[in-house]
Amino acid sequence: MQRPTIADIALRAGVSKGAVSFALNGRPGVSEATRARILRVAEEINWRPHSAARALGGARADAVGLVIARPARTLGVEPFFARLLSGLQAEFSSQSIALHLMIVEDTQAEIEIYRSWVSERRVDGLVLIDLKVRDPRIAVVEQLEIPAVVVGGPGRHGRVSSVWADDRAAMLSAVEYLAVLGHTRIAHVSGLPEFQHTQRRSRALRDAATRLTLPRARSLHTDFSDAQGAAATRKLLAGAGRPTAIIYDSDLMAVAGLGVALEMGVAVPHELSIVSFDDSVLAQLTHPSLTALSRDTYRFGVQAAQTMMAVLANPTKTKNHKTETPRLITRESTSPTRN
Amino acid sequence: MQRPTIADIALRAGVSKGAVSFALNGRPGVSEATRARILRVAEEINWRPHSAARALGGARADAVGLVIARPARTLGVEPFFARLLSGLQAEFSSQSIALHLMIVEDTQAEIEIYRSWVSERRVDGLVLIDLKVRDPRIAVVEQLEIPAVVVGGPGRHGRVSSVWADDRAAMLSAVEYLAVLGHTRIAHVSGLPEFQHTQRRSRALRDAATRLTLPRARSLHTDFSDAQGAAATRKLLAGAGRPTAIIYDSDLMAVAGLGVALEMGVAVPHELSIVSFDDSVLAQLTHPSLTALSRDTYRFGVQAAQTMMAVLANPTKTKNHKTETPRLITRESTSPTRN
DNA sequence: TCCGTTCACTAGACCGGTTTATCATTGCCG
DNA sequence: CGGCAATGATAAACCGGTCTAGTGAACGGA
Repeated sequence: MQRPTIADIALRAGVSKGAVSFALNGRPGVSEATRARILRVAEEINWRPHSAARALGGARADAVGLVIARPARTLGVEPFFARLLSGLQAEFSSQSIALHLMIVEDTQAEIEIYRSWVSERRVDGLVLIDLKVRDPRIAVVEQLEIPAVVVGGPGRHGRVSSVWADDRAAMLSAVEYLAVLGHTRIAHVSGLPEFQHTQRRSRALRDAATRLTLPRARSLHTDFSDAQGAAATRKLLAGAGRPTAIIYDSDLMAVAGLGVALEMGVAVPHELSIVSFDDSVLAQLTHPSLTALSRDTYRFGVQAAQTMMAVLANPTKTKNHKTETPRLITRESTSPTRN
Repeated sequence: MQRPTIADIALRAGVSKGAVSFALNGRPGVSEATRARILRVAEEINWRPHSAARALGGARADAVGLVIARPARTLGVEPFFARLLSGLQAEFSSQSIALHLMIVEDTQAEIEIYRSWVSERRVDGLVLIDLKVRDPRIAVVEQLEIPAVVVGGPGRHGRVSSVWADDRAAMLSAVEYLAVLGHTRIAHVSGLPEFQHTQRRSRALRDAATRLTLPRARSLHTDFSDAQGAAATRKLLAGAGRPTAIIYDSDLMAVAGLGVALEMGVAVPHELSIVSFDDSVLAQLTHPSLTALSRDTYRFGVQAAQTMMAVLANPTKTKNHKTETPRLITRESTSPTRN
């Protein structure tokens, strides 16, 4: 038989469509007795709402959108996304909210997707990641007037809510730790320079270097890939006055860098200390295991989802949720300098 | 201003709603001149279709559903999912199909989600992963009459299409390789026994053991976590007549197992050879690097997506796409036995 | 007793498209 | 020139819900 509609329920229960709608949505306007009867009939004929019909009336889509503008191939490699995604989705699941996911080439395409999803009412909100320095998405999201959460602030994101960790404090703690161990030549293999978090970390390193008078502190930009992480390491270790410590912006690059060091005969940690700005099994399973700035990325995703749901509940209120600052976990890849 | 509708276009172009609909959908019923005029107006006022309204009329949702019934936390750790997901999505993106994603607790909840997504017309098709031995989802999907693709067959999945790799042949190649190196005591740290691919691999090992007369070949089941992988390894290495080679069903477990071996003072590869049934940077970056059965999981995802689209185009035809058999990549973690 | 309120419920418009039935023109053919 | 088909366009129904205005009855207070 055809899919049952509320009209069928109304017919069987002997009431009007409106009454059925009220009853099914737990709104006032029907007596408890009638409500119970309607629910029973709905159950009997196995009725389910037609989301499209609901959406036409302006109701929720019960989905949140996430667009990732990075090469698809790199995503499977980078543990960060997968963990963030599972955290996000785990929390959304508890409210039966699905994640509408799409991977695109660039920010322009991403914006196009936002426009169409919003105008087609496919999603109730958007999660933005990889905030850039002058990010064009912010204006678009504000103009579209859709609830949104930026993962990774704080920065210029106007009235849009955000969830962020204190990258600066984390970087400072890593640099100070290395300085205490006697390191003065500290390098930083960072991510894409257009990302705000990359900039914050690089700036924190510069500031710390000035304060602690570390002469050769510098950041080398990469695209986050293990290949470029390895290349940057090779360049650093081949040059004169090579660093005695390197901080990597991702554990994947740190592991790649470790491989290069071993290959070049540079002993870790005795000749080179390595710190990863991201922690995962990857960092724990290498030998030597990697000292890392650790945070619970899964939990970060959960908090992003919670913020999203708060914004959905009250779209006018901007929330800026600061999560725990990544803590330095010392493992085998760092040690005092030898002088 | 309000979102423009086809009524607005009709007004401006001086035609009826119906004519606009015909023009926008490239159907006959309007002259070329009128069509051009309508398209121009639509462009001018930046009109976009309202998917909900379309769906109400029975049109496509332009989304494919994927439900994962595993603990959310483990997903971020396991590289396989992330790579599969990016392959899937990369291919779907090319047709502007979004992925509707949800993580749930168990198969029962997964089935509930299928029912609601289908009846709410949220998705055009479903991708099923982790096929179980007598998988209840198959019957549900057939009953719902929704296009579906099973990732990882072949097995009992009725008329539902599938994309699969020859696990059996892959396992045989690994065992034969180890046998040629002189190994006779080969263990297998496998995944959950209810999964069809786990069973196929275990059975292949048994068959090979019989044919090659390897006495102590056996499979230990785990839940795919690094913790259980490590525990299984510890158990294997602590016992008397310990294996000289272990095959792990995932690279994560292989890396964990490698850690345990090093910790227990068992030299790899001289005292113990390790083979991973899955390859990723993880396997390449350890020291020693891991011999692995390698396949392009990203590509696997792409092929799954292609199959899905083929099924969407022609739902009556079942497709069973066999992908490349995982090839053994020998690295540093395997060597001949010492006698 | 009468009026104002509240309550339970109904009828019907509405959301933004698609589709069908219908109609007016025009062109062609015998 | 009459008849028929093809073409281009329209009006209105329809999809399955939500939501608002309105109705009738019961109830309470002055």
